[in-house]
Parts: sequence; structure tokens; C-alpha cells
Amino acid sequence: MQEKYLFSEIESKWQKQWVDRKDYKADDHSDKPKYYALAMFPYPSGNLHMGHVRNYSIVDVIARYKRMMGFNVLHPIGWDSFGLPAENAAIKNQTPPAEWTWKNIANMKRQLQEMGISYDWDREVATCHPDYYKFTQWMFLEFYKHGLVYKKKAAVNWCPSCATVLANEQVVDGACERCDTEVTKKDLEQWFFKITDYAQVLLDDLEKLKGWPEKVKTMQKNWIGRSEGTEVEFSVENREDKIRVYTTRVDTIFGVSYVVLAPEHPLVQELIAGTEYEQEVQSFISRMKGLNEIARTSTETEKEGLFTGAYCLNPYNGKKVPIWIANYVLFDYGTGAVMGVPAHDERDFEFAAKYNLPIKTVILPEGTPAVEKDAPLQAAFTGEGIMVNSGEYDGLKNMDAWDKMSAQAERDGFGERKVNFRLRDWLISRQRYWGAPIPMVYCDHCGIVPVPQDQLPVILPDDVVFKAGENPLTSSESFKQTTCPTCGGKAFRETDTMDTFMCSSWYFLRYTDPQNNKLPFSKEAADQWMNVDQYVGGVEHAILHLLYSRFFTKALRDFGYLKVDEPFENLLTQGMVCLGGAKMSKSKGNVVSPEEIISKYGADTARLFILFAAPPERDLEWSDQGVEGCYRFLNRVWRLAAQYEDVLKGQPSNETAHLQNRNFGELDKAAKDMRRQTHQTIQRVTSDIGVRFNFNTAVSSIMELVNALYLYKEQSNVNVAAAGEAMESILLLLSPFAPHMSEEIWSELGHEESIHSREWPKVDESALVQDEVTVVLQVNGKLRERIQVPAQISAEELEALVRSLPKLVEWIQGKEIQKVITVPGKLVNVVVK
RNA sequence: GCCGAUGUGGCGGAACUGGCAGACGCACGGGACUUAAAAUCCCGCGGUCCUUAAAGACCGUACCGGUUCGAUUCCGGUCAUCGGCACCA
Repeated sequence: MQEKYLFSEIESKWQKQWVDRKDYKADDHSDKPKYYALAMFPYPSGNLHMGHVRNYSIVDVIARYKRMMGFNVLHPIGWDSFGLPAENAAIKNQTPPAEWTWKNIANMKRQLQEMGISYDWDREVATCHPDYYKFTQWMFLEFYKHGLVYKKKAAVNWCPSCATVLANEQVVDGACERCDTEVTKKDLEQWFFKITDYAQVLLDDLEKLKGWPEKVKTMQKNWIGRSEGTEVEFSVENREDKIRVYTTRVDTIFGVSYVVLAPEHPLVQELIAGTEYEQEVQSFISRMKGLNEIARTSTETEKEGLFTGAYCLNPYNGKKVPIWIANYVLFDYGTGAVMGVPAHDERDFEFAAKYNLPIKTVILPEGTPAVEKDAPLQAAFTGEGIMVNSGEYDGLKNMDAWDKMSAQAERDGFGERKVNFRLRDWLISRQRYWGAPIPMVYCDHCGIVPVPQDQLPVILPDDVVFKAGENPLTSSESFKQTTCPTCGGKAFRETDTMDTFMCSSWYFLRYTDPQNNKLPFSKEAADQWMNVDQYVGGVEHAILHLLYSRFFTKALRDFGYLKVDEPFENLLTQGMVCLGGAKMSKSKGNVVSPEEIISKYGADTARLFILFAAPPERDLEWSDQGVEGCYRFLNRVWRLAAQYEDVLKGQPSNETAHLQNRNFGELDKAAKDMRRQTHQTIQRVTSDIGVRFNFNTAVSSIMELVNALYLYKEQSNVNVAAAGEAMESILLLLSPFAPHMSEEIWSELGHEESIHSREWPKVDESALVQDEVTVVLQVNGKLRERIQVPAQISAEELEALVRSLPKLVEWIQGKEIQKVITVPGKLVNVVVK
């Protein structure tokens, strides 16, 4: 072995071998149990950042560990390569988006290989390749066939800077998720996916996801936002029209003092036409339209409303109720109309106080004397209680009244129980070039016609002009002009492309059958590999990507293409990589480049540090000195191995059964201790990687074993077999973390086969057995002494031993012993008074 | 406002099922080796007090309280920080 640890030579040598020999190829026909390990695929921005390094190092440790545990592992990678940055770069540098993207992919692929991640490169995919997006288009058509895609005109989110519409999920605090520009509303005809058809099952099945963080499930639950209530009809006075109102508190309906419509509600126009209120109401509406959604509907915005001059009738008591419009009512939730019950809703209370509307109590807290039922309220009472001022329902508990009143609405035909969701349909069209074209054609004769699936892909053209603020596809005549697939007449292609989240909603399925050119994947391949056993990525995808992927998987299962209905069995959301307390980012200027670290210390050091510095879910604070520490540790391992080289080479070969059948001969205490620590470490690292995902503690216990072996070799009488066993264990346990170095040492020690194809070390239970153990002696719970006792000692013997200790008198200070608690092998607590 | 996390030395973090708080690493201090430096190796490293020293005592896991022989761990409350949702009727 070289005296010095030359990481650069070692790493490039093995990286080349692993790729050339296809060491990490997943086997489609294997007897071993399968394991699918997946990191969220990257957008090819140009360079890997530390967040990538963390993500891929975590998954690589899992993949390498599972391989050594005897699994047939699928560990693929690909590129989420459609999207705006490529197009923006095209406008800026006059380079075609494809060229920019493929150049970035090549560079990042090289960087990934320099990290030594064990990917099956034969399954690499790129969503911008026609062989891939052909099937994204196929998905669109398949969903269309099943009635889950429709086109409608709606007030949609528009990002003026990106010049495209956005999905609700891509609007964060009223701004574009990507560029932070304030989002406006535009009335446009757009393509939607009917994710709301799956709202209930997407919610219910969160229960099944035992391996997902609670946090992510809660976020999805909030986003789906199920609410149970009642829809009730108020008829408009002197008109045929009815106003349907959605409420979760039908029990308060005798307390209604007004009904509010959203300003966009079409009935408003009819109610005010030709009345004295018309002008004022119109100017209110146009003012509301000028505001963006956040400014209009944030909790901080003051409630604003206006009387329309019209009245409607409460179906429960026939009372006249004024009709208002107000900023806070959303047109696209529920029915776009709500009832106002100031006494029992905080928001309505505030509104009524401002506009001097009546506040009528209809529920009293239990135990309130009935004489107080008309006492003025200081605030809305939103709790449970007893019904008053509510006709035949007086005296009931309000929850019972809720049931009975809903039943009455259904019986008398003026309403019904109703479930509403916050989740809206997914808007997938984008007015941009660098995405998968929507495979639809407009024919004067036949209308909207889908492109037949066997004519895919609809190829993205390259004769386009890039201009800021314009969809480049509209500039390509060769693309737009086509013939109708149905009648063969003149027709035009849809020029919108698909949201890139479409591409990423099924990529994990493509990996199971990446070469298939008939279908996105075969049922056999998908059923063999799915689900993803372990998915790892950032929490920023908690809603968008993870919800859409669940939707796709469920729909494809319903179409018959799959067995599973949840894509990701276990999910790990890794923390951010920070420097100076803030997430590393170009804009903050606090980035450390992975390339720089790798060239200075090597990939093994980079991987080791990023796994050692914090548990994976937590944010990680970057530390240059911490990196140095890991580099020192690897050098320490190297020197240790170099010193043991001759010893290990002289050992009988253990190619078939690791560490078995060693001849240890007579073991003295130090040798026994060495063996015990070796096997304790194996036990610990196995559970830290396989069960707890605490890679940081796995690394630290390997460090402890290295430290122990350094001390052991200073012994006068070193047991060569025990030391050899420790050294080999260190290499095997370290191999998922530092794959290059462990491979190099392994091969230097004369092994022909890769260390990564070896079996994971097994715990020798007999080595864990101790003759003597340290027991803690406490008096009233306070630590007094540690004593060495035989490991097999019984509780009675232990108590007797402690009672006979001469020093005990001193500790109990003349007090009387009440009882003695013994935990064999651990502790004795003497309770005195 | 609602929901979810988190809170331990100078720092990153450990303590797995209620049983030795601070593993491992970083930083720092001291020593060995060296002409010197780097590298390496060894020792120390939560606080306060006491002692010539060895040793010892007390306090200490955000704060207050509870359960328990025993609480970083369980329960109740408070505070702080972070994240998500937020006029969804």
C-alpha cells in the first residue's frame, strides 16, 4: 500500500471501473428481494450544489447498504430538464434551450460520477428528450380519455415576469414561486387536470403512509382542506332566483342577519341592474378586480362590503335578509355565497359591527340562564351550547340541532349536506416553449381533437423566435399548421406546453422500464419494482410534486396500468445545507462549491462530512473545519490499514463467509474487549443505517472502533485474528460512506472482488457476552459509585453485595434503608429516609 | 388564529425501552516528536465551591409544576425559535 492517502488517483480509478463494469446495474430478473432507492431527480441548472450532495449521499449509503444486505437494488437517476431557466438563458444568450440544457446535463453527470454515487446509468432519463416527453403526452391523452382533463375559461394566476399562467400550488404568498413577482389574475381558457376527483382518496390514503413524516402529511391534509357542511337555498325576494349558501354551521342559521355574495357572482349583476345601487356596486366590483388575490383576501385586509339593495328569505323562518357583496367572499370556493351570523362567527361579528348589522344570539353556553339570551355580546361565541331564538330547535344541544336542521333542509328540499375541498383542479397549461407540447389540435370542422397516441411525440420545433413576454411556439408556423387527425382538413396545434410537474409526476415509473418505446412502462416492470421503498428529497416538494405523483399513481392504477396506488412507501425529507445560519444560496453569496471540496479533499471526505455533521432531517451547518476533521479521520483509517497490511494479507481468505471461521485461539481480556467492541459497532451501525437513518451516529461509532483499534495495537500481546477482524469490519462498515477508499484498501489487501458486493458483516452474539459489567450505585437517585460485578449476578446477590459495602454507611449517613431497587447489569438504587 | 417541529457545553451533535447527561467530531489549552514548522501521537476541556494534592460536594438538558426509587426522556402549563396553512364560510 502507498504510504500516503492519494484520494484523487484512487477515486478516479474506481469511478471508471464501477461505470465500465456496470457494477450497480439493477437486475430485472433476480431471485433476490427488490429494493427501490430514489432521490428526487435534479433540474440541470449547470452545477451540483451541496443540497444535491447531501441528497445523493444519503440515498447512496442506503443503496450500497441494501446491496450488501442481499437486495436487488434499483438506484436510478435522471434529469427534470424542461423548465423556464433554459428559456430565460436562451433569451439572454441566444442559445437554444436544448443546447443549454444538454450541456448542463453533461457537466452535472460528470460531477455526479465524481461523487462515486452507485447509479444504474443505463436507466438515466431526461424529461426533455422526445423518447420521454412522448409519454408525458401519452399521459395527458390517457387522462383525457378517462375524463380527467378539461379545458375551461377561468380567472387564473398569471405571472407577468414569466409570462405564463401558474397552478395554485405555484403561488406562494401571492407571488410566483419561481421569480417572486406578484401574481395577477387573468381570464383565460386553460387545460385542467381533475385532481379534485381524487381529493377524498388522496386525503384518506395519507393514513396508509406510515413511513412519511407527520409534517408532510399534515401539509397535504391542510392543502386538500376537507370541510363538512350544508348547502342551503335562500330565495331572492320578488324574483325567481335562489342563492345557494354553503355553511359549516347550519345550527346558527336563525341568527343570520345578512347574506354575502362574492363580487364576481353573476347574480350580482342581475340584482342591481337598473337600481339606484347599480353605479356604486359596479365601482366597488371594478375596484376589487384591480386588486390581487392576496391584497383582497389576506387576514390582515380590512373587511369591506356593500349593500346591493336586494333581499332574500331565510328558508327556516321566512325572515327578510339583506344581500351584500364583500371582498372576503371567494367566488371559487363553495357556492361563492355565504351567510353572515355575527353572534357566532368572529369574522361576521367584525363585519356586523362595522356596518351596524343586527347581532342575534342563537346559541348560549350550557348553564347560562335563559333570561340572558338577548344580552348584547362583546365578542362572537363560537363554542358549543344550547339553542335559543331558533323556533322548534330551542333547547337542543347545537350539535344535535345541526343534524336535525340539515335533515330538515333535505326533507323540505331547500338544501343538503355537502362536503367541500379547498383543493382546486390542477392548471397544467403554460404559455412557454421549453416543455412538452400539449397533444391537441383545433379543427374548424371537428373542434378540439386529441392527437392519436400512436402519432406521438408531438415534437417541439426549433424554428422559433425567443422574445420576452411571448410564447415562442406561436412563432413557429411549421408547428402550428397541421392537419386534423379526424377529418384530414386544415387544423392548428395547441401552442401551450405542459407544466413541468407533469413530467415529474411519473418519472419514478419510467425508471422501471426506461427503454420501452411502446408504453411509458410495462405493467410487469412497474409491478416488479414499485413502490419506491425509500424516497429522499427536500421538504419544499411536500405539496406540489408529492401530491401530483400520488394523484398520477392512483389514476394509473384505476386505468389498470399498475398494482400499487401509492408511489412512495417511505419518505425522508432532508434538511437544508446552511452556512452562517442561512441556507446556502447564490443570492446570499454563502455557497461552498462541491467541486472545490472534492478537488481539495476528495469525494469520500465530502460524503462523510455531510453525513456526519447532522442527522438527515435536520438542517446542517457547513463547517470547513469539520470537513478537515473527516479528512483527518480517513487518513487515520488509511494509516491503520497500512500498518495491518501484512497481517491481513497473511490471514486465511474469507471470500465466501466474512469473518466466519477465524481462528482466534486463546483470547485474553484485551482481545475479548476488542472483539466485543467490533461486534457492538457492527450491531450499532447496522441499526443506524437500516432502521434509524442516523448516519451521523453510525459514523461516530466507526470512529470509536478505529480509536479502539489504535489503542489495541499498542498491546504487548496483540491477537492478530481479533485485530484483523476489527480492521475488516471497519472497512466494510465504512464502505457505504467512503466507497472509494474502502474499495482501494480492500483490493490492496488482495481481494479480487469489490468490497461493495460483499456481504454486510454479521454480529457474533458470543463476542458480545461479558464476564464482568459495571453497575451504577445510587443513593436516592444520586450517583455514588460504579462497581464491577460478574455479569450473571442475580438481583438478590447484587443487593446483598451492595448492603455489605463498607462505604454504604457513609453514603446513607445514618438514615434508614427503605428499599433497594436493582436493575441487573445496570444499576442499584438505595432508597433511604 | 390553527396545525406541525425544535429548544442539551464555546460550536455541530450523542444519550435507542424512564436508569452513568455531554459519546463522536470541531474549536481551545497543555505536552511529546522536530533545529523549526507542518503532519502525527498523548493528556485536559459544562458551571460553582472546596482542597497542598488525590479526591470530593453542589448545581446543570428553555422555564414552572406533576408522576416516579429515579425524568433530557412521560404528563400538565408557560416562553422562545423555525416551518406550513390562513377571511375556505
